[in-house]
Amino acid sequence: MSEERPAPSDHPAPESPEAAWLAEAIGPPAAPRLVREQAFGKVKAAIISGRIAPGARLTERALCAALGVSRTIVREVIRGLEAERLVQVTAHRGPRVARLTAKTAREIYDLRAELEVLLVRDFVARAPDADLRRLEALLGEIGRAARAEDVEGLVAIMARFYTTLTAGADNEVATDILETLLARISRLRVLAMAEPGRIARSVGEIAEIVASIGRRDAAAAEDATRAYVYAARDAALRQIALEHDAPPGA
Amino acid sequence: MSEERPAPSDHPAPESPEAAWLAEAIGPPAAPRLVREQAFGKVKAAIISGRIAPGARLTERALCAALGVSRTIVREVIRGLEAERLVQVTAHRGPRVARLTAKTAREIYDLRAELEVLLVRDFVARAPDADLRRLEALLGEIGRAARAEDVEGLVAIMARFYTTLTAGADNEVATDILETLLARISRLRVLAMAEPGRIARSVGEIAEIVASIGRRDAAAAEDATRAYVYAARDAALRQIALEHDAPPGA
DNA sequence: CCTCGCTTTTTTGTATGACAATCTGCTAGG
DNA sequence: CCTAGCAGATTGTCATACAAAAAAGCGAGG
Repeated sequence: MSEERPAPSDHPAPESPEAAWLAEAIGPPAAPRLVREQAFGKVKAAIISGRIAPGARLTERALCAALGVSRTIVREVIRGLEAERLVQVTAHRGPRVARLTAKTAREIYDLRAELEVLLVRDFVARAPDADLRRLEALLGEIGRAARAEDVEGLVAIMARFYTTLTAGADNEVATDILETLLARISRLRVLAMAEPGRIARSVGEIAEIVASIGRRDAAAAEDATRAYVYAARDAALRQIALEHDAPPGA
Repeated sequence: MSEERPAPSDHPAPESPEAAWLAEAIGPPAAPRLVREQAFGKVKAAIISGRIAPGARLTERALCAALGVSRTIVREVIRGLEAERLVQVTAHRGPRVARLTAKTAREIYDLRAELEVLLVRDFVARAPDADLRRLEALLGEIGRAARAEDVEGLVAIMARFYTTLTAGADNEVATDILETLLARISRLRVLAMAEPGRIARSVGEIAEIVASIGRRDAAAAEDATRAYVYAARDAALRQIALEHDAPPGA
């Protein structure tokens, strides 16, 4: 039926250059979020942040009560979390917050490395200088947060760093998948930063990535990205090993 | 609560070697598929095969009628399809079967290349010889189907090829994501094989991959895999361009 | 003829209640 | 101590209801 026609005079396409600055200033149209979406966001955030522990059961009744929504919504939310592998559902037994095994964590980090390499490559090839400068500015903020040992702030800034990187790379598919992978290891990433010296080292690694991108040196940026993710992976795996050797009761 | 204890004597862990042959002979426990899962499978298959055209609306009532299930189920199914990006949902407007733009297709193929490289690398490093021999056997079948111009058979055999490859690579995360990407481009892959000579060339490319794996030459296998996927990508993009230049009514 | 704006119809979003199937934990009996 | 079986909790599925939003139809006026 209604195909996308070539921009009727009164309703310009969203990417029309004249209004780009305005669109950016106002931000996305703030879609009237559905109950379902809000509920999904809340549970997802709780899982990602670790407020709901891995392995914890999520019974429908409890979720209904906690969220103040109907089972209809809760069940749809669960399907979404299941698809993102944040919960694991067994038939007739309900969902549990997914646990991360060392093997899975390793696989996620390895794939994350390839994904980020891909994005960095695209960024070097395509991103405007403005995005690059934004990346450099964020690198400064990262350094400041790191010196202050402000892990929470660091996480927030890193999120903006990724947003900028993926915006410049302009690769929706890779961005999308990277985001779901990062969600799965989000607790682990915070844990890994607790390793003494890890924060300082990671700042150096990120600086190297930004510097390579600044030189538009794709090969160097690729190497630097791999080095960064692999270092993060190894730190994360060490933390998993520690956690495993010293269960809560030790 | 109930942690996974080290195999109570009467209920051995599924990977206990003694019964491996039996497990393989019987196959997976044929889980009592829920209505939800069956419905999901049906709609997914219909979309992947193209029986439901891209852009088509999927109204809840129609799905309920077609599947003989309640709205509860239909809505959960839709959430699943949405998460796999097989349908695109707009609030208050319902889901439509996702359309594939050239840009998205390109991104998917580029990522697919990295994913398959990763899997091939893992396969070379880890897979037992038995899996390798199975791959070689499948290569033979692929050649036969190709000479017979049997596209449908080819698709089926390629699916088994992937199953063997991913089983040997033993990387669940990468396998999982590769599968969702392949689902999204499944129609396109069939379309691309319609290009004259594409089938024959792809057989050669696959043969090269298998040969490199056989020599346990990871670097060569990686190159061969990239060559194969990129060739498939270019063929697919050409078909998209054709389709775009010649809309149904021409 | 086209278009603006109103009304009607369709469809989605959400909640509720119901009931069968299944799982889990507990208890009684061997 | 182990087992069988019962009772309670939980999931799986359905039917129904209604508000809100979107789409379709319609009629008056330019």
